[in-house]
Amino acid sequence: MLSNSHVLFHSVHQLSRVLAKHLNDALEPFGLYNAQWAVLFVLKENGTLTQKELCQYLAVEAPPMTRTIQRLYKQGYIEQQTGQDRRKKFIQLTQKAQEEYPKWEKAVMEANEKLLGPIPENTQEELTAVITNWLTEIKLENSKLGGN
Amino acid sequence: MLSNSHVLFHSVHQLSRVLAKHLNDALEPFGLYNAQWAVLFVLKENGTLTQKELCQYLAVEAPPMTRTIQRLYKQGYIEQQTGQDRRKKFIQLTQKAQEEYPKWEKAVMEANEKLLGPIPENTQEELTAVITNWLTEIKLENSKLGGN
DNA sequence: AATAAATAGTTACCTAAGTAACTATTTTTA
DNA sequence: TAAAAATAGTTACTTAGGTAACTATTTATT
Repeated sequence: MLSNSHVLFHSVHQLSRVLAKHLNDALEPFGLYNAQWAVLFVLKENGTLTQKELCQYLAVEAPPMTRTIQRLYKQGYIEQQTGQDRRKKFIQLTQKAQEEYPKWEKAVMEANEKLLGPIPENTQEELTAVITNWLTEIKLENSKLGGN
Repeated sequence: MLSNSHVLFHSVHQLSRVLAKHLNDALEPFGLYNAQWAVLFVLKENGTLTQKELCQYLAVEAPPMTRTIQRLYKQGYIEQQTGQDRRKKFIQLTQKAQEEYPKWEKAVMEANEKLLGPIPENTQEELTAVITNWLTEIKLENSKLGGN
């Protein structure tokens, strides 16, 4: 199968876009987008994090994170504090965000369940395992040469 | 596993970005980006297509396709013809693109093979099957309600 | 202690893809 | 046949994410 890899790569790309679109639809009533939700979710799970740590959790470069943070700040969903090291910004959810969070989570979970409905549980688990494993392999390969 | 779906969705998203980045790196010597490559690939496989058909093959909306087409045109890699129905634009590769194509394909295939290296063949096939099947299910579910 | 190097974050600019509103055609329909 | 509806494509504007070049601060070197 010569062009198999093309199909696989394109499918991954397309799936990513479709999932993002549905997530955005679910978040639309709350004035949120999926990039913002990802940050809110990680902050809810982990409490206070620096911007750098957020980038690492979400595997995103610093510039897009700056923008997402700034938008969440304007919406009043996060607050920033600076500690000993005045380069670092410590970020956490505001009270307002804590209160709204359950509604956001409910909407997202419902959208996710609808999307995952036709996929058997064990298939979901295998899929997650294969993808996360693949990502790990790619990162390994990259660090072998790039040395990032 | 409550937050399992979050992990899966995020992994898909991240994988998509990582693959796109590597593809872009492979295409960089030729002044091409992955969105352009996708169009060139489909045109090579199918000959002449309308812009609408290209959108359907790649599951992309019309506006981004217009932009990609315009860039490929400026680079001299595609030519547009208009037929009976003067709304439609028939698009095909130029001679120049046909000549360059093998080099592009080689670079892309090498990048793909490197990325897929650590993934066993049958795992690749299963992964492709699961993802394309999932996409089909989502499209079905959408057309049930949306009726697009 | 003074300078160099590293780190955290920002700004400017790039590609990618989405929606809404538009133009230009062609097809329906009344 | 004239008006309405549908279709193909474009333009304007939006979010998302990437790189390069920058500022401010902290840590290493010498």
